[in-house]
Amino acid sequence: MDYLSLLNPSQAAAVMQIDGPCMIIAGAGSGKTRVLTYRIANLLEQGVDPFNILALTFTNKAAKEMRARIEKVVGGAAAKNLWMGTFHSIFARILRSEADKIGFPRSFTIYDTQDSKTLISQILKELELDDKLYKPGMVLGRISAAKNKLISVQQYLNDPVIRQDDEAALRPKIGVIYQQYANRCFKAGAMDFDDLLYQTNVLFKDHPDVLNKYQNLFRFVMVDEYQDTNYSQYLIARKLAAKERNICVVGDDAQSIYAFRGADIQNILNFEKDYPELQVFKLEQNYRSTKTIVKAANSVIKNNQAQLRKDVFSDNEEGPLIEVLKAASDNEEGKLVANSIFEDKMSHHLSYDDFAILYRTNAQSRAMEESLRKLNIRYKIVGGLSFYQRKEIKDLVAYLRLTVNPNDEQALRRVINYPKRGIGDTTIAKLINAAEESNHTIWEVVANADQFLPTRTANPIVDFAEKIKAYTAVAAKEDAFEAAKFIAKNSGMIEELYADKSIEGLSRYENIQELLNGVKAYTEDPEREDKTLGAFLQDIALVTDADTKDAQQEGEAVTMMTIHSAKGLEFRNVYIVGMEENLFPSQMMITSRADLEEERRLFYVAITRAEKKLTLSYATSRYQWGNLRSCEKSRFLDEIDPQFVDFKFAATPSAGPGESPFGHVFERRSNLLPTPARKTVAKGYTPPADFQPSDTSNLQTGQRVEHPKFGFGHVTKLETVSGSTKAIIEFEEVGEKTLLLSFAKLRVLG
DNA sequence: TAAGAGTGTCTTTTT
DNA sequence: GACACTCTTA
Repeated sequence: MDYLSLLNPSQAAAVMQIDGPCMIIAGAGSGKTRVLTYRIANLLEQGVDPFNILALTFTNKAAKEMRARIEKVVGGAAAKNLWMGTFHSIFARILRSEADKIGFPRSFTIYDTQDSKTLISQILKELELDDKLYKPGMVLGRISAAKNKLISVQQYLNDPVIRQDDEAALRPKIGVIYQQYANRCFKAGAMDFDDLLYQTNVLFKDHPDVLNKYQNLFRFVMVDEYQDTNYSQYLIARKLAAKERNICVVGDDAQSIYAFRGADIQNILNFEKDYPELQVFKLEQNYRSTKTIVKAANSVIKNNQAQLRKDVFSDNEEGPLIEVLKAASDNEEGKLVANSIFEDKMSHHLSYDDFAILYRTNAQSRAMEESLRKLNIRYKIVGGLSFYQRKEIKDLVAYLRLTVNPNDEQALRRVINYPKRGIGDTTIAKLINAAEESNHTIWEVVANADQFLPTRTANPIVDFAEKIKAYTAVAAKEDAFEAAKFIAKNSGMIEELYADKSIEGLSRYENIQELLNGVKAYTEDPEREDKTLGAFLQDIALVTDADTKDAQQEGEAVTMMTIHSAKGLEFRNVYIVGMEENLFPSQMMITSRADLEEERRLFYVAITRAEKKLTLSYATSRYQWGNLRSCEKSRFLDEIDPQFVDFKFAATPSAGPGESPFGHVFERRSNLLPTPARKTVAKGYTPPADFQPSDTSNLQTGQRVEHPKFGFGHVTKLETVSGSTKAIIEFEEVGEKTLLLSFAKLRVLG
């Protein structure tokens, strides 16, 4: 392939480099993905077997995208066989096949953050520690930081510096909690996110033969977003590449935004030390953005002290100035942004897909959503509450987890009394006690409850254990879908949710269906080798909403997300909202220089997402914790070289008819309606102000109706079950919905 | 033991 | 203003 005609000289040089270590410093928008794609294509063209290439990305989405692009260049078969994924998913896969070597079951559970926090709370209670002083989130953060630096429990307990730190912070027991936590995870056959990396390091350290095997397998190692790797990840990459030394890392120190998670810029400097023969390539030409945007971004990042040599430039047009909008309230900010999007779309004939709204915190999406909905602008939210974090989903998943790994303590606690079977807190406390005293796992006590408890209390527990054993037997024979279907039915969950005829109940029921559909799709995927329940669970533990979203997206829509999740993406027009002190930069990040610089890099990332036009906005007052607070504009606004900025001010501080200056008095969400499912695209339908529900007792099939949230539609079916009538309505915008007439507010139109 | 009311904490970002 | 957790009562 003629790479020189496809790439600029420095890009081509990076692509053609094959042997030995290399580092690509890639400025924002400099065609990094392009280079990585062609670099892999070139390796394949040179005869390297795809199985021998390991490419580690930061998100599943990035991996998927790159695989798709490589597929276009070299064809499907080769692309499919590449080892490509996040650190977490690749090494979870490897740990699964090597689990026995480090004493974990093959079907180990992956605890999510919630599981971890709950476990810490439980430990605090058992150790009789004050959970105000030892906040679970903070304790988990400390444990996580230790693991990411590969500090074992023993090292933690013995290290005088750490002890002094913890004592100075008046939290001397963190080491003990860490010890308990690690213990409990091990007994439960569970790993948290950090363990996936930590235990990989343990595996490679204690089993040189295993390390050797993977060193021979992964002859070429690539790491994307290298500036965001932590020590634990750095070491894994280094160990794997130790033999062949064919390692290529790609990164941009200016875009390092995950220090809070242990990412360490030091890794870039370490890299130069580890490989003196290192070749460095710099990609400095930005192909994405206008000159204005690139220069403005440079003027911001220049305020950071800690940064590497780099000079990003653009040959694109100058482009329009950066607009700054000032609003009186968060609601008005939403309105200004929505109006601006609407006008821009019309005057430039754009698609809503061209627009993105970025914010610092997920909570900010609310005000934006409302304004967009009022203008009928469709939008999608990336991230936020994940499908897998919903209660009903977690419940069913807990059953599945327990089936695959009965020692999974968090799953056990979640469903041992759900649906209700008369096992209360007192009984559970007794079980835990018994487990502790007899040195058994909780499951072992549960499975033999009659030996530990009087018959009357033991009976429901024994029944429960029998159920789980039966599920395990089914899961051993059947594929994930058959097993999950059986469990959902037999556990009584389906029945319980079906009996709940409220609207929320219906939506929970539908969510379970959707999960089962997901399992089905998983099992029917012809390329999937391992179709067991265990494999499925491992898969979903590492998938976030952001990864699955795009596929089911139909129709154009404005994208909304946090700046963190916008990393790596680009949009024609970008709005960065909430440019206020204590919000961006965040209140918790303004105390130290290093933290503030991370915030500034985050701002840099946000700015450089924009191709043509960038708009910044701030509000002088904002609702926080339910009450109004006044805000100052962000210091970052003043850091942009003023020649690139056009300050626009809100015309009037107030708003439309019937609205108070600070909004918010109306527009309260009916609590009958479930919060809009973040999984799907929320449609912009606004009910007219005069909406009045009609009497629906004589509703007929075929009639046209209006719903305050779903818009217009017609009744396709009516059915009455045990006294309550359900209407199946085909809505024009949102498709088919099943509504209970006793709850649904419908206006009959004809 | 279950259900309901009341209270306090919280929001930084993600695998 | 949301949610998890605690307290109260049947």
